[in-house]
Amino acid sequence: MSSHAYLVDDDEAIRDSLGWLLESRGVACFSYSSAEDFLAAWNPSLAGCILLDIRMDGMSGPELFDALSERGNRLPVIFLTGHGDVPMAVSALKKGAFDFVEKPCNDNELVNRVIEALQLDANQRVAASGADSVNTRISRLTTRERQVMELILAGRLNKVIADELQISMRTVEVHRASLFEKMGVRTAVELAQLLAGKR
Amino acid sequence: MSSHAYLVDDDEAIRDSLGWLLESRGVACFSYSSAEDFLAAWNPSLAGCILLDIRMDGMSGPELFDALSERGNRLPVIFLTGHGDVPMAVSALKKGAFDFVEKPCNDNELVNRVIEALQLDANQRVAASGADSVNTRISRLTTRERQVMELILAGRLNKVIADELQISMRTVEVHRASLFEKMGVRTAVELAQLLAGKR
DNA sequence: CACCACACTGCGGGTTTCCACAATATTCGT
DNA sequence: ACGAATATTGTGGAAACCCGCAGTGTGGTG
Repeated sequence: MSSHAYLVDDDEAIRDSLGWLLESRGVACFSYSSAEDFLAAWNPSLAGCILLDIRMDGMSGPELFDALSERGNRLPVIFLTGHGDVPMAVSALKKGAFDFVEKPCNDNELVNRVIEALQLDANQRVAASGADSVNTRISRLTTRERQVMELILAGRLNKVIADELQISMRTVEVHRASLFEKMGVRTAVELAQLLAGKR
Repeated sequence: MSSHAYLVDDDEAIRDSLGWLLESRGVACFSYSSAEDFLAAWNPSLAGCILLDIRMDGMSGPELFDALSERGNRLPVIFLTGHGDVPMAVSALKKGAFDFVEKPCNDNELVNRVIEALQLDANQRVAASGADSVNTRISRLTTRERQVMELILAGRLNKVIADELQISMRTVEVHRASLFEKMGVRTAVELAQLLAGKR
């Protein structure tokens, strides 16, 4: 689960030299000799970044990138190419690649890009963890509590909520209190801020 | 104030042919023969997109791009180049350029990119207008009303707000009511949602 | 069947919010 | 100096909110 650079290149010499370079700078590294291999190994819980050669036997770098995107990949991807053209670089970046570098390139520069990518992933991860814990809390609400929450967020008064759900006001109050408790919030305002952006 | 393509290129032949191409496809177009000219003409209320040649006498395309960014430019920028290299394209896109196309290129393709950029700008504009109207409303609040609003959003009860601001509860109620009125909301929850993400 | 989570309800009472009515003080611009 | 906007406060009552206590009913599980 720790942060690694995932290196995908069908040229063993590159894998070795790049792998060694990264390790020597303190970046743990896994190598794959084909896009297919990495795709099989990939799972949503990987952390770090991906270094992808453009031209490879079998599935190409961009194809792998697309496949990973479809599977919900969040890891920053750095494309490596010895024969990159501008349209390819533009297309890769517009699709959300983190970077696109030409080989050969300055070693120092490349490692820096990798470290930036690692940092980005780490940041995204902490940002997402907040959202996750909120979603977890929501998932622990009962159906009724969720319904009541929706209506609270819609600005309805307890009396109105009771009416709309065809239950007594007291019951609404009970649900309200218990969902506040479960969501770890003390007022409706806090609840609204906690869910800002969602729903 | 209407939407235009702003074309900046020091080659008159290009300006003419590109200008004509865009006009023929219904895209209104202004041309500038130097980065300096456009920079002088630029103002924050322009709407549309910018087509920027990379290599020009005097200030270059990327330099103009940076200058515009510093001035808070929001218009999508499409770079045009006859001799673009990959690092330049990568750098431009990572800085937020909308696109980077090589000349000569398929006319149809280019016009499509321009139209996409125009569309993006239009979308950004409607999204921003909402935020603007909210900011306008906030700006119409008095100092006290803003202070009370902050504390309401912090989830404080009126009595606590009164205490923190060293004023009576009644006064807080008055400010509360008038700021709700000015912000066009009826409850604290609505207020919190209206300002979700801000402050 | 006993147990438990969930949904539901009433009562009583304290707290908070909302508002109309009524007033005073300060600042600022004409 | 006068009026407008802003800030301030009080009284008092209606409405809404919060909560503990106590109890009913249903569905699912061991």
